[in-house]
Amino acid sequence: MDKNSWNKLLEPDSVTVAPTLLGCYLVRQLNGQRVVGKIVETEAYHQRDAASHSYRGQTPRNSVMFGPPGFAYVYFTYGMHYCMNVVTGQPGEGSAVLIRALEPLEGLELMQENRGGKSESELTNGPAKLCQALGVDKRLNGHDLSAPSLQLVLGSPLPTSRIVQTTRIGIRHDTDKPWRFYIKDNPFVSKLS
DNA sequence: CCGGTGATGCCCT
DNA sequence: GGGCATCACCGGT
Repeated sequence: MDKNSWNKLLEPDSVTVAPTLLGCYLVRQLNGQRVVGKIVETEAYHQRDAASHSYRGQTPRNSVMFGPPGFAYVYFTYGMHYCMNVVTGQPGEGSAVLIRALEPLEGLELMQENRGGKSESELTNGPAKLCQALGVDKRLNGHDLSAPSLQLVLGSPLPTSRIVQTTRIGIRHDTDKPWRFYIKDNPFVSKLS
């Protein structure tokens, strides 16, 4: 995928981009092995959104969110977990899409090792779980997602009929905004609803 | 299966 | 010092 079509895909606002990332792939090179998952659940965050890290403006922690699209915003939370976003929108906007769940496709053994021997269904069905499975931590904050060590790869677009749109999970503010998207009936979505 | 809760570090006020 | 875009474990059903 060339850089121009890449930017085309990610430059709209995060609410538009979030459902289009469903069915795309995250490809990770880890210890010489390929680890691949299909994105099955996303959430959009942006600057006029009280639940977003970017809501109160740019800080050292969230600065990657305000940069160009196509980079990884990886943050640390609850003293022990990492979560990853795909930055969207124009530079200066402060918007991103949180990757909440993957369907494991390749490198399941390594994912299982990284996840302390959990069963297949528990490897990547949550935003911090998938980061642990893929070995994603703060070193990948600001990483260019067209570069091989962690790559976002376009998939076939999903028909609207296979996408479910609901409110977001695990937030205190703007809980009524329908900015969570997941693939209907996919068993690797983080929480049933 | 379900809800409650403790773990644990860092950023921002 | 508060609060967190979470998870795993525990006990009761």
